[in-house]
Amino acid sequence: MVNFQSPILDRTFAALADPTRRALLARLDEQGGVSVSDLARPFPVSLPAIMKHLDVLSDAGLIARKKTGRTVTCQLKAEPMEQAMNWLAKYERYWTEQLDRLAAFVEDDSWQASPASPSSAASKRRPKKSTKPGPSRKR
Amino acid sequence: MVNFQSPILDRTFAALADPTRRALLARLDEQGGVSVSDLARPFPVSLPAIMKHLDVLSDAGLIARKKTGRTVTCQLKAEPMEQAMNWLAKYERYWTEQLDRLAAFVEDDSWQASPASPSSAASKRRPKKSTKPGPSRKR
DNA sequence: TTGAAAGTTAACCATAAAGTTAACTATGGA
DNA sequence: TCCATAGTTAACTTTATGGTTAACTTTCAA
Repeated sequence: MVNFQSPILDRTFAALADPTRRALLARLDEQGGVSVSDLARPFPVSLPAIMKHLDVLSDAGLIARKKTGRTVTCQLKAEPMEQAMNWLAKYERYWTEQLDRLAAFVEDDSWQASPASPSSAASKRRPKKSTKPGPSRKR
Repeated sequence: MVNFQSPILDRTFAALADPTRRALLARLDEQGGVSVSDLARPFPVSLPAIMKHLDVLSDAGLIARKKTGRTVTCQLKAEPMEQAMNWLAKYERYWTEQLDRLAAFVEDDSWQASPASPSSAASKRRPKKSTKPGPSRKR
């Protein structure tokens, strides 16, 4: 039994897995306090469909709604993304480190395609845990 | 019509939304080249269930499998996470920037809970797009 | 050569997700 | 007061997800 439970991550990643929801968040990023109808307008789906997406985003803590009169405006709440980002950051070295060096350890044989070099030597070593975090994200 | 399509992001986030799959990836991170059975052993679900999770991870390009004899070893392929991370990074300022300053613009009134600082001043300005990416992720 | 081990596939089930249409509540302005 | 606007809720359909058990193929080793 492992129990790697983290409902926050579950919900955050699940919420972000839908392109419509990501687009809704992007819209709220560039323009805060948008009404539900305005938010829904660009999409080729019905208002209730958008409502459900907003519910998912609310449940994930990614937006907050405020009712003023009869209009409801939505507000981006990006904080839950931090955990998601931190989770991903643990894997950052896989694409930031020079892949040639990394490949020497990790790919001790032909992974995926190209069935060349069946070296099989020194299979127990692992790359030495990324000496520096090296945050070289390029856009 | 907006069409914010990105099947890669869709599949990556969807794959990461399940705790079992995240645990599988974590395992492959700390120990490369694990067999399917070994990978499945710690979990309280059947082997076919794990197979399906591995299929999802494969489809997302997050693992590669290699068959040697009758055993299949799995290899973490974290590269698709880079796009996910980059997507999230666009929102980083929401939790890295001093929230008090941010709050002055964004929360022009009581959003969600904590109805503190109802400054309401200068409600149209928005934080000036994060002068530097400032990758001060902690953890 | 025969049988256990490793993995895969198929068929099935229950629930969740994503969408629809239709009906409803509430608000604000003419 | 009346009605259009803004949003919500309900009921339903379809498809995807996550799980099961059972049967099957391939490989290794006694």
